[in-house]
Amino acid sequence: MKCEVEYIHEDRVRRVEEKMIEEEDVSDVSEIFKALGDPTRMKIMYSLSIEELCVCDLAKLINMSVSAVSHHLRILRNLRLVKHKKEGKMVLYSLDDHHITDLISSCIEHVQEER
Amino acid sequence: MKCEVEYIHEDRVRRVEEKMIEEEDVSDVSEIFKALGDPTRMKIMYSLSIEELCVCDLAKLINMSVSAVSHHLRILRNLRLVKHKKEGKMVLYSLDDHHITDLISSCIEHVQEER
DNA sequence: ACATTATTTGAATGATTGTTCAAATATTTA
DNA sequence: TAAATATTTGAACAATCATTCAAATAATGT
Repeated sequence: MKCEVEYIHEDRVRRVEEKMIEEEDVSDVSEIFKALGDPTRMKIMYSLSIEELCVCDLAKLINMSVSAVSHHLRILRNLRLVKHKKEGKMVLYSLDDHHITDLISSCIEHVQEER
Repeated sequence: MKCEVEYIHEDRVRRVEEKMIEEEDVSDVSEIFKALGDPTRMKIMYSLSIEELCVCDLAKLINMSVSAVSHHLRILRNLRLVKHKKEGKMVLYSLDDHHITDLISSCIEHVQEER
């Protein structure tokens, strides 16, 4: 179905077009949100906002297999949301970015306000 | 595979457990992030942060079928991220929440800093 | 060199998701 | 009432995703 020209708000559309976000930014931003949009990864991020932890710790904390946690950590690592350092045979994970911590905590505040 | 007790950071795990976010909050927060974690919905949200628009406008702006846009709007509406008002046969959409606008713009800033 | 432990990886699975299409609503106008 | 328009809806499809399992790495200790 097609919209008749006279029914569209041409002026508004044009104004939005002028300010429209770049395709690359859309892609980057939504990828970050998508990464945070999974309960398991959200718990991982929240846990790491409190303590530096190894894969084992995280698996125990969120009650999930080490393998599953590791897969999720790879996603977060690829987006540079977490960083890791090797210590013996362990790998210690921590948050790479305080912007993201802020993002998460303001969203938590938001959902708690809504009640 | 199981972690040996002596290798886990028991103290850290306990500390995180004490502060751990509630399951309900995890679910709510990650649902919001998931909603924002799609390029089409991100464009919709960004557009609505500039102007109040009808479904038709949005479809034209982001070059996508009216039906697809409507499906996405339902998701955003269910999470109360957008609100709608009827005007004749048109439905005008706008943002329901300034927290979310802030969330998006700080994430945009973040990805732009990373370059 | 071998066994043990922590983590990563790849393939396989079922589940979820975004888009399309056709049909259904709802509102306005003739 | 009938035609036209804007939007919504449900079913269907391919694509993506989260988790599991088994096997592969990597580091340590014997």
